[in-house]
Amino acid sequence: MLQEKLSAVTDECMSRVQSGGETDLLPDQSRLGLSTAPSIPSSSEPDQNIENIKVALHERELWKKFHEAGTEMIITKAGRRMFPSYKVKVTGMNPKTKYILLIDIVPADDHRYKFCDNKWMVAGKAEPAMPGRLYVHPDSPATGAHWMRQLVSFQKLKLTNNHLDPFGHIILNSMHKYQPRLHIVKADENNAFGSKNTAYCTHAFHETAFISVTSYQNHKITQLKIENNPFAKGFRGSEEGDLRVSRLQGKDYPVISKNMVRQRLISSHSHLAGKLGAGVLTGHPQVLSSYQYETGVPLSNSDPQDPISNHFPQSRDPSLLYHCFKHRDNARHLELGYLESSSVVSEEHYLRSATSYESPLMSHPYCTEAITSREACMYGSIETESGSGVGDTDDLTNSSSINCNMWATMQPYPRYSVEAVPYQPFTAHFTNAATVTQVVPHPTSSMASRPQADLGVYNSAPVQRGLPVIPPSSSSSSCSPAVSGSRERSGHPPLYHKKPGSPLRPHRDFSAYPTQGTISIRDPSYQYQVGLSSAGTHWTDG
DNA sequence: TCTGGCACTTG
DNA sequence: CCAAGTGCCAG
Repeated sequence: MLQEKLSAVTDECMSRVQSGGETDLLPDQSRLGLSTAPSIPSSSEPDQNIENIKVALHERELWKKFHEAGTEMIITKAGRRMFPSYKVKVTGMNPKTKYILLIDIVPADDHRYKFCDNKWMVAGKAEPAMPGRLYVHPDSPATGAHWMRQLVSFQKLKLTNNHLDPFGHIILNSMHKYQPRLHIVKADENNAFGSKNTAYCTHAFHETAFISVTSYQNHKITQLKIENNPFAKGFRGSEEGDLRVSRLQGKDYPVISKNMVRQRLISSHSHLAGKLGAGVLTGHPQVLSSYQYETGVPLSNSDPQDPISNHFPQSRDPSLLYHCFKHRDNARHLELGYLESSSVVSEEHYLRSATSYESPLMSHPYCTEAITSREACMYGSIETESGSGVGDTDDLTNSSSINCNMWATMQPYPRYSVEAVPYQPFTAHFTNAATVTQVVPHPTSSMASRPQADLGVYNSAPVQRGLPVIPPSSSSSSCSPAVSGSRERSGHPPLYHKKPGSPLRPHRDFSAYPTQGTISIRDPSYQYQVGLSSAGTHWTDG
């Protein structure tokens, strides 16, 4: 899974580079804020070990404020950005080595939520995850020096609830809890697919977990968004009376919106409620797991304090197939097929190295992924960052959990097939198609065609800590193993081809696409197949 | 619940 | 100006 995806990504990215086609790999960095970015760790010893890479979440304090209230992210058909946006400061890379940075957002647990009495409660089982998509940072691949030079911003990443989204945005189900994860893949050499030892590491900051919504449920979140997002400035009340509202309504006098009233009433009641919504368990997803819940185990770690975080049971990884394309901004989104996850864990074999890596703070190791065939395994290590308390202010010390892995080859796709279809060839949609060039491997086809490598998985995971058991802590980390095979979905349509030059911006033409895909997203088939084999984990949650 | 249109803001 | 990102709200 992930590995595959990643490797595919790698290939893609690399090929792009080689092909020379695109030049503009560097997009707007300008927007990245500045960063303090320092220079690399002094020790510039080229540790090539990917596990030495440190990632700090930017504006961690702001994320924490949202997290404490129970972060909600709006998802729309056209795609909505996340706020706070995901920005990180990276250190510890080899300045000359090329890396690909990408994000995926995995289910934090398998529940569906509802907001009642001013708090989130479990409202049933989660909908099947949809095709996991990856958002590859538009600068990828780039050297370690480039990534470390300034903040790396993923602010253009968009979330959608449109399962047939043609833009490459990350598709999520509303009212479900998710955990964003950052993956750093070494892009050098021959990663061509499958090839050998592609190393990557995964970082997950539990404070970035959120519940996807179609409209805000918790008024506290709405207020935090309004107060902190410049684009929502128009809703900031000016002092006392809520002039804004009146203004918007064309009235000269202050008006209290119904919404406000409603919220106030609700909140008054809310005190009564218990803190955590249902007693969900939560684990963090640490690792990559696949969609198929199969694997893994959930980790349960919960953070007692956070409403949201509390529950993250495991994650599954979605992942997989990917399509890449560039967006207008150069951002490329990948769609992955599902990755499998796997729970690995137990198999020590797969873990190889690991030892060394520990994050200072954390400690829990765990792995979850099972690989289907055994191939892959990931470990999550969680960092407790919380504990850290330290540094934070923006950057420095954040804890995330990290996982490092290497995978040796790719695995074939797993057997499951997801449904796939929905995506048709959206050719048109790619905006800069030209740049994109490669198509991404299509799951079906391409993946299949790929060499299935061996699965061997060699991973080095940071194992250190213990074992795979479920970690209680908050963040997670992971390791990659080698690949596993994931497979994709059966009927996937052909991938996207690039269209030369067409700058189209699709903007809303979804209609054009045939949805043929009726498919089922829910086809059970894809859901559970995978990993079961593995050992491991199972969801515990009840 | 979700959607599209609206007014407002940033860039 | 315009394009695009925001939350609000009626439907």
